[in-house]
Amino acid sequence: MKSEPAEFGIDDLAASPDQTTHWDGVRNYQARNMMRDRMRVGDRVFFYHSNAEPPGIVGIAEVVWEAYPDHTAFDPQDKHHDPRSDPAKPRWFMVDVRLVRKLARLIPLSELKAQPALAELALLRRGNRLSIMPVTPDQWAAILAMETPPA
DNA sequence: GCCAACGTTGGC
DNA sequence: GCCAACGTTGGC
Repeated sequence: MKSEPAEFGIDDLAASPDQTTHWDGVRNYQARNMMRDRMRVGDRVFFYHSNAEPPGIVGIAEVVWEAYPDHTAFDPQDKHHDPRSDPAKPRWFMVDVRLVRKLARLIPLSELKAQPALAELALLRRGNRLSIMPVTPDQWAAILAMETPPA
């Protein structure tokens, strides 16, 4: 899951009550479907800092509540207001995620790109702009192995 | 700040 | 259903 640290970074998650947040504001159908159809309680996710210097993976979080309507879509005052989302038939959903831990270091995008085991990582697909993407178990392990940099 | 990539919108 | 225009994302 990507987030801009200037908006909501890993330290904001760490400072949240119960170190938990609603992943609100997703207004992309593929990302929505990922949350609604694929994410289940107990699933783990990498927390990625986009639009950051450097961009990269900074932590691990866990799904603690499955998809439910994103109420920010109903709020005319909200930045992500979407009048097409009807409370009786919500268009947008969110999940709750809780911090598991910050990584020992930020794993930069540049290193992810250089890792052969991650050649198929959705995050690295050309022109990718999705804010939520799947990670396979093998990819997960390969990324975690990068947490400790080579001596 | 630039700009490639790509999703969405809306006229037809 | 097509597709041009437009807006957004996000690395650089």
